[in-house]
Amino acid sequence: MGTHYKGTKEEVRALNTYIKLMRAAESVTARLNPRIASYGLTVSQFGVLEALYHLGPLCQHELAKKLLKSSGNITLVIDNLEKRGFVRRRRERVDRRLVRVRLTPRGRRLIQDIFPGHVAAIVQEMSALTSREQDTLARLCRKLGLKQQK
Amino acid sequence: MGTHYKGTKEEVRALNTYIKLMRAAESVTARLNPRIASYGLTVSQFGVLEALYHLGPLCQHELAKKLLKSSGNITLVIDNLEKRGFVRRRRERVDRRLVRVRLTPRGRRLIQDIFPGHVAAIVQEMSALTSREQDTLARLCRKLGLKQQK
DNA sequence: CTTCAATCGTTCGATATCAAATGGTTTGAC
DNA sequence: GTCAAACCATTTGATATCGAACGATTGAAG
Repeated sequence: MGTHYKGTKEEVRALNTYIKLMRAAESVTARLNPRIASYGLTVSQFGVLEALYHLGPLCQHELAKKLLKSSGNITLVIDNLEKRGFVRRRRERVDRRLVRVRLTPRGRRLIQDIFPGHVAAIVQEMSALTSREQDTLARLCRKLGLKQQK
Repeated sequence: MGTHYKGTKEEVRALNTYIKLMRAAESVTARLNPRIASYGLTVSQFGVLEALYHLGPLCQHELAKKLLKSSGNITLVIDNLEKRGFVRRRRERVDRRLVRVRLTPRGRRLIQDIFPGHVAAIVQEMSALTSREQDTLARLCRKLGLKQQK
């Protein structure tokens, strides 16, 4: 299992941990995906709606940062959400470089419909771990995710 | 940090763990990416070369399963690798439905060039955690990744 | 043998994703 | 005040990615 690479103990351990981390993230995503897709949304679209729902109207570069995507990508995702009437763009008056994105009533209804089941599905996924284990996992992931200067 | 969602303790914990897991995977990937890209490869292309390197020639559906991608996707990735002369396709004689993919000498040289540095980069990433923590993370991720029959 | 279901790779249409280039806008330095 | 640097969204061209439809091949059931 894990890796077939022959290396030092340290290397094998790091590779194994890396692979397990990626697999876990991919597997959980793959199992959560169908629910979101069943509402006709992609993961990115869902991410945008969810961010707007919980944080209020945001500029596109804020969404890009929040979702770890390029600004060009966000432009497209917003395009597709706007076409279907879930969000609305408005150019800022004070700083005309910015485009503020907000949920339409229709978009708000959609995310309100989806979100409770989404949370339930995540709770279900995480039920493979005890509360203690979940906290440990979160802590270790956080250490890994942090920007390391070097 | 984590989530802005107001829910039960269990829900907040699960959501927080989920977000941290996804962030960690994305962050590590994002930091590993530039190295691979500097060789003119995408992550998927690298994944294929690495699998062929360590496991030997494989059929496309085996690659798809290994990399958790659709068969249609693998077709395209192999197309692009083949165009550049890193892999070669050959139709199986016994079972003519199968297409076996193998590294060319050029492809082998490339992955041999890249891989050591890739391992070093992963070791560097994982150095944010102690050996003990890495093992714990791997174990918890493994529990999460496993298929759970409802 | 024949036929039918399963398997495998490809194609298609839609969306995602990035990096780089572009054009409009703002801000800071002078 | 002017101008250059920084910032923001969009566009473009390439690759990724999926699901679904498709055609070829195989295997199994009769």
